Amino acid sequence: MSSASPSSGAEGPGGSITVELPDGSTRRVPSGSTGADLAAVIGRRLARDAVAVEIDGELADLTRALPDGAKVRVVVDASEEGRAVLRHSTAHVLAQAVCSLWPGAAYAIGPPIADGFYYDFELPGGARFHDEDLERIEQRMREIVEEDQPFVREEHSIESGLELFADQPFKREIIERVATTAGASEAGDEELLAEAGRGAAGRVSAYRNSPAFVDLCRGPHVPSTGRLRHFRLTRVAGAYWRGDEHRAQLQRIYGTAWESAQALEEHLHRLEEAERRDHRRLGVELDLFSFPEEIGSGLAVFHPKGGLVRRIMEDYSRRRHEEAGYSFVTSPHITKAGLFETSGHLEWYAEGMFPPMELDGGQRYYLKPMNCPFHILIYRSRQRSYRELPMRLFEFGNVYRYEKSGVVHGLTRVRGMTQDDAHIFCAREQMAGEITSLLTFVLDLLRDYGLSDFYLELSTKPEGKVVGSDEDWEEATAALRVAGESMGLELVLDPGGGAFYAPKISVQARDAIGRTWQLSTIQVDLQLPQRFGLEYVSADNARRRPVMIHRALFGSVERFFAVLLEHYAGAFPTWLAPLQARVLPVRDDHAEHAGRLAADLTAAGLRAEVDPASEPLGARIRRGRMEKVPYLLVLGDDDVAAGTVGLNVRGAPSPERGVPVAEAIARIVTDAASRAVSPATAGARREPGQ
RNA sequence: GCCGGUGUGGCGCAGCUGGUAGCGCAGGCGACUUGUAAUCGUCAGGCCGUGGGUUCGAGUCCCACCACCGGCUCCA
Repeated sequence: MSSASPSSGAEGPGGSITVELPDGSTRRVPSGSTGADLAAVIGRRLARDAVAVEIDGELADLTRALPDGAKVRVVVDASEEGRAVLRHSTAHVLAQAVCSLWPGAAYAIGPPIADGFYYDFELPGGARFHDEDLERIEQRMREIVEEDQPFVREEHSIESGLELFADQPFKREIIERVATTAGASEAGDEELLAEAGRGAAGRVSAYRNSPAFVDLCRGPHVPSTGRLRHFRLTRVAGAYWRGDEHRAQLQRIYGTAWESAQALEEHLHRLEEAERRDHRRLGVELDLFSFPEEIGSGLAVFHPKGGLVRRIMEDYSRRRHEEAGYSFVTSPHITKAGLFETSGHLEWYAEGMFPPMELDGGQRYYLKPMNCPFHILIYRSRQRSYRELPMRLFEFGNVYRYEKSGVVHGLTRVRGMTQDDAHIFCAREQMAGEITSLLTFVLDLLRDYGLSDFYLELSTKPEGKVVGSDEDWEEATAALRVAGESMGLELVLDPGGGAFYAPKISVQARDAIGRTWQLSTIQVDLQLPQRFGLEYVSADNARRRPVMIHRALFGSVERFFAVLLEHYAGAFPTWLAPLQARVLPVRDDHAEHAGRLAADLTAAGLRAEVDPASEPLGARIRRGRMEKVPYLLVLGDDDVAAGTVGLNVRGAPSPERGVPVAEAIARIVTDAASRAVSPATAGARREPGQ
């Protein structure tokens, strides 16, 4: 910030300064020139689109005087940085509007976020926002925009800042935080401090855009509220102050803001697109699964079509695991409390477990939230030799977790689910190699399900309550890091994100519209083998402790099902599609041929059926398309005569007429066997990414 | 768990300030016999999420609970 202090560069009237532009060229401008002045010199269009300026790597207001010799870049509204400025400024206007409508409201923080912004408030007398309020607030915001109020930056000492915000407890708390963390900020405080407008040491900055409203803020902001036109308030929500559920719950308003009406429109359209591929909606439309209220929150039933897709997913996984040296085991859904006491789960996660049932004179039984202790008992059922390692135990295990009522979400967050869970017991010296081959296996298999865009995340030792020595954590984390780095994928760090007993590496996948999902996780666990006293007899006849690797590939079958459903927008690739081909006889008297064709398709190993001619062909074609059947085979007079079929490939713009029956069957068989994502799903993946 | 919203036939929705439920799709039946995104007719289907309350009268108002949606917190 020092190089950008307002005094430098002001050489007095008549002088001039030189600044360097991003392309390396230099410009001579009168001293005292601002970012806005510079943009105007460069071009009218740039001047119009400019929202901020970067001076020597620091974002600043357009109104700031440029220092001599600075590297300067003008930030335009249609860039991600520019939008963040627009959104941040719009958040201020939101706060201003709320304060004028609810005198005495306390405003907390209001940062830009992906695609928008929010602002947190505490309303006087414990009042709450309601949906209808959004309209009023937005109306007031538009008035403020019409008034085109300038955003004026001010800097304050800590003392004067505290005085300025004397009646704003959250602002005071932020300023006090700035004062006490001078210099080095703690992890997690970044957002807060960014809001704080921490300026030069011991100072804070604020922006005033009318006599009535000033907000503590680092900036930069657009020059005036008139720049903020294309925004919309979207929803109200509760949010805890500083993200801590033990602190006050504030009232949050979310909004979105863009550089143009068109960009706003496109954003709203993207939201609609995401809604169209929402797995909960597709689950109903395609008759795949449901959540009967009679069963309970977060507990799904899979209908025949969904059950079929699921079974195909599982079968393929099972086969691949068998080929990769896994042994299949099963374990019960409930167990005596002692097992989870030994494992430590009751100590750590009791709140997330269903409460126990008391049987046999006070014996407590729990529904299992994890499979690992069971697999451990299988390992421990007899003495193990080093010759048996690595021992890979796999189970599609049903687990039950008591998720809090507000977090249950479709198939992605449920209370009962099936994990494709495996535990690998190996010698310590086998650990690194095992993890590497495991990661390769996982990525290969995920690719077979049609996902292809991955990155890895390494979650390290959490703060606070953990078990195990530092050396153990270090070794396990290093093994994961080495394996992760060898995959040729981006590896991002998630500091403190591990479980209490183990670090983990997770595979994140981007879907067809660019959203990321955490899928597979691999955890190296040195703790449970110890808690359960696991051993094996080594080659030199010593008793050694094995390492345990936890891993789930889908995570949960239900969740992975949902991810694929959304990724494909319901148009499963042929190998996964519940119905692969449907035969449509043009008239009733083609029924016999149609029946034979369907039988041939079935004999070729395909899932096929006939849709009889009780309705016009157009209606049946339409239904087939809406059901996203990969192949629709039309059979009429011409086809009966020539031994052909009219082939409608899902996603293709027009049908192919006169395809020989044998060729049609062969093509479908090939498509299904290849587990190809195209051609039959091509039409489902044309949406632009985000 | 917390904040806001929603809950009407299988699905999507309408039902104004309280007067006793309606539409489209889907479904059954009948006719139509169809060459590429909705043939016509007809019939049936509703404890208006659940339980209390106010009222002469509640889908409409009040309370509690349940479920779902959007967030927050959490996610072994």
